[in-house]
This record gives sequence, structure tokens and C-alpha cells, in this order.
Amino acid sequence: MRDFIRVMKALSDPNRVKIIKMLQHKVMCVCEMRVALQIAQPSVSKHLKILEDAGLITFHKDGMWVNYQLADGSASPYAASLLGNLRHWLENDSELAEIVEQLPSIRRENLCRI
Amino acid sequence: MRDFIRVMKALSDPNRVKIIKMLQHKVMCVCEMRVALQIAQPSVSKHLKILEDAGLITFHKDGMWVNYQLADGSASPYAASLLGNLRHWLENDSELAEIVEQLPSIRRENLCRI
DNA sequence: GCACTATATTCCTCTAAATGCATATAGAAG
DNA sequence: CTTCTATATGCATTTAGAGGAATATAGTGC
Repeated sequence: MRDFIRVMKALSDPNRVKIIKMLQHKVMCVCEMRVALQIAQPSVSKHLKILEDAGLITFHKDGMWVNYQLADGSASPYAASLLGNLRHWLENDSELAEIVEQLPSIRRENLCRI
Repeated sequence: MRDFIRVMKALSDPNRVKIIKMLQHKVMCVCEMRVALQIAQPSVSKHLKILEDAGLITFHKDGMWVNYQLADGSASPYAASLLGNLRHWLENDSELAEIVEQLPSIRRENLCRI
């Protein structure tokens, strides 16, 4: 029950859903997400922690960057199922489409300098 | 997005998940759920409203009783998918099993008199 | 009409979660 | 070691959600 609730809560926030949908398109670091979501960097880090605790995403450190990506679902069957559904769910959401559209132009080399 | 978030929030509370799992076994009225969940009647009503707004349950009035049941999913594809998964998810949860076990003995004719 | 019962709503309190700001950590480069 | 940068953590404030008590509504039966 706890695990299930944890996944549901993780997906109960618009910004976290946006993160999931963005990660469907590319691996991203914190400062890239910060620009895409237009929120403060600590807020991004906290959202990422919640998603990670739920088994929805994983990260790999690369120098001073931390690359976040979608989890493979092995950590939680609930996360696995929702990640699968979110591949096609919300594909017609205009706000999400707008964010995804600008993803190619958001690159860490250009923007990182908090 | 709003609809999706609404379903996720609705399923982010243990008592609401319990309600869904109970309704998998039988149609229930508010006072039966109140006894099964051991919470106050107004709390049950509020949880039911949240579940209904998310498209997870429906109700039919029968005299002074209101019978709640699982929705068929036509109101929301997200609700439909989650309701499907929740048929087998959490089947091994001990707390839920305990509640389900006592369901047959919780009948409105015996207990309703708030 | 009145009395009674099941459910819904309102109001209040309390806890949990989100946000912003400041600070700490960790790695890179000199 | 010092300095810079990317990320994480802590703390304080605000906001959202859950729970209970009292009250309102709706249906039943007299």
C-alpha cells in the first residue's frame, strides 16, 4: 500500500508529470529542467527526489552534472505500469506539447550558470 | 492534465484506496463504509465525493440510502486504467485483506443508526 | 404537518506538502 | 588549497488536504 500511495502522490503534481513527459524525450540535468519548468533549482531537486523515491526515475552522476532518466520500472510494478501508460497519455495536452517543443533548444552548455 | 492529476490525487489517500478495494467486493452505502474504515461519516462522504469527481465511482440513490459502486471507466480513461489495475494490485496487502474479510458481516440492516 | 434516519455540507483544527531563500556538498579547474 | 559551478539540503512560510463536531438536506413513516 505504501509503495502504491507513494507513486500516486509522486504523480499528483503538475511539475512532476511534466518532468516525466520531458524525460520521455531525453535525459536531462537539473538546470535544464529548471529552465524548462521555470521554477527554482531547489524545487526541481525536491521534485526529482520524490519521483526517485517512487521508483519513477533514476540518475547517474557525470562529473558535476547529474543526468536523470526514466526508471525501467524494476523498482516498482506501479511505477512500471504508470510509466508505460504515460507514454501515450497526455500526448494531446497543449501545455505539455509546448514544453516538449522547446526541449531541443534547452541545452546545458548554453544555460548553466545559476 | 487536470483529469489525470485528479485521478492521481484521488488515489493518494489510504482510505480512498480502501474504498475502491471494498467496492470490488460489493456495492456499499456510506454507513457501511464508515464502520469498515472506522472514521466519521462526514469524512467518508468527502472521500466519496473526491473519488466520484475523479470518475472512479458512481452512486445510485435508493430511498434514504445511497449505493456506491465502482465506475465503468467511461468518464475517464485514467480512472478506467487504474480501476483495471487495482483489480489485482494490492491483493496481498494484509491491512486490506483484513478489511475485506469482515465485509460480509457489515450490513446496513444491522448497523445503521448513527 | 412532525419525528426519525442516511447522507451531505460547513466550519474549524491539525498535519502534510509546496515554495523560496540561504546554505552545504561535491566535483572541476586553476 | 582556493575558486567556481551544479546539485542537494535545511529552514521558514504558505498552502492544500484530512479529520471531527455541528448543522443542513433529503427521504421515510406517522
